[in-house]
Amino acid sequence: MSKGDDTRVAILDVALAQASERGFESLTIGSLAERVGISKSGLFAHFGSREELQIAAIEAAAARFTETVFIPALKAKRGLPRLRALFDHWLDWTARSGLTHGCPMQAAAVEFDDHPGAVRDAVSDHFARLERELGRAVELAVGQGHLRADLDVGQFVFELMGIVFAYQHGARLFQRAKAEARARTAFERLIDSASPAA
Amino acid sequence: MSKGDDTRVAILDVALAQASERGFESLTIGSLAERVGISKSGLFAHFGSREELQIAAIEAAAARFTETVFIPALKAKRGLPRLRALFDHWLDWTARSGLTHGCPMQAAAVEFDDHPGAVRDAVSDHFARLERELGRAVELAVGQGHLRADLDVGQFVFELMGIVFAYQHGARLFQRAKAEARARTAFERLIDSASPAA
DNA sequence: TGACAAAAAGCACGATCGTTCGTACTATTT
DNA sequence: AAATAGTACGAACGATCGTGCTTTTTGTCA
Repeated sequence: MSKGDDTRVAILDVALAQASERGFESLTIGSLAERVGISKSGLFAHFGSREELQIAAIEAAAARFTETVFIPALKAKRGLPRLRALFDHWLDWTARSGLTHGCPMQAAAVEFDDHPGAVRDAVSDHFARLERELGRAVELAVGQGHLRADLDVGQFVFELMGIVFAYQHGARLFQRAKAEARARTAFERLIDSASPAA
Repeated sequence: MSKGDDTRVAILDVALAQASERGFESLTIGSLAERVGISKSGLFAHFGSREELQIAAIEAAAARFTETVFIPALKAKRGLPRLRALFDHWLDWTARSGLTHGCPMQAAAVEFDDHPGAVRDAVSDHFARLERELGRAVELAVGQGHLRADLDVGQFVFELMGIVFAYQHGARLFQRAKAEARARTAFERLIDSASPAA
């Protein structure tokens, strides 16, 4: 890895931290350069435009999400155990990956949803992939007999996303611990209603 | 109402539309003044600072939420009918109140959650009030015998918020119609699990 | 070690940011 | 009619924005 690549990684590292703290709109070239400790023009040369920087930051966030949530969950047995692992890692993935504040992907989704362009595309790609992977994990649980055979997988994923969003909302704005307890209760209720016995 | 108050209302009207489209961070004094059709300094004089403008915009959004969601729901009979009305009006409240894009309150929550100050306080006040009012509506439904007497009201509200968040997310990033169908299905499931019979 | 490319810095640009100022015009009050 | 308050204006401020261009430093490899 050349020196330039090192710097690029360092920049995106700081960019992720800043996006987590203050959102992607706060990713200005000047403030980021100062935080990284290089000049504005030096940083700029790595990306060519602010939009490219934002896209790179979103892709870096998506990659880190995969590392922190999906990859470790593969160690759990397929089916319900893996689904539980996914949920667990998802809840506190920002803290586990060194981000001190909110989920940058959700911030990006809210900031760019009505801003057509490459940035928005990168965000919606990430969430489409997330839903696809979650759906796959649910289907595995169905295949293992852990969940009902006639389960509406898309609906299950929708409600799962809702639980996580409500958790993130509650944790950010109010008490994290209470939100986590509520989220876990909701998750158990969701699993329960999708169980073969039910 | 004096001339100045007229102008102030007009400014906040435009501010709400812009916040819905591009978020509260996009509420710059220059762009807003141009859109309203007055001078920067004229607009500035109404608020005294950008922060005061943002707070006023959030309070205006909260007021409009009350008008669009809570007030009309009072026409429905207390208990389950009113709860359903709240949910219905909540889902498409932005469109019903003339906002062409996302929910400004959710945008504000994501943008300011890690930004301590008066703006964040205004946002968290709104959501605290929302949860309180929702809880009250649920308690009424319990009192009417429409929902289980031993229902965990806080948990119910948490899951209800999750459904709406998931809807807003899906509607913004993907297809609105599908998200709405999913949200209604989830709502019925939630009601069902909280019914006295269950 | 010297040559060459890559990386970072330096500098400047037009635009826009929030904010302050002095000033004009228009109601309302005295 | 005179005095006052409300409202909006244009100009300008220092700072920062994204983005070019040129120069210097640094790293790599023959």
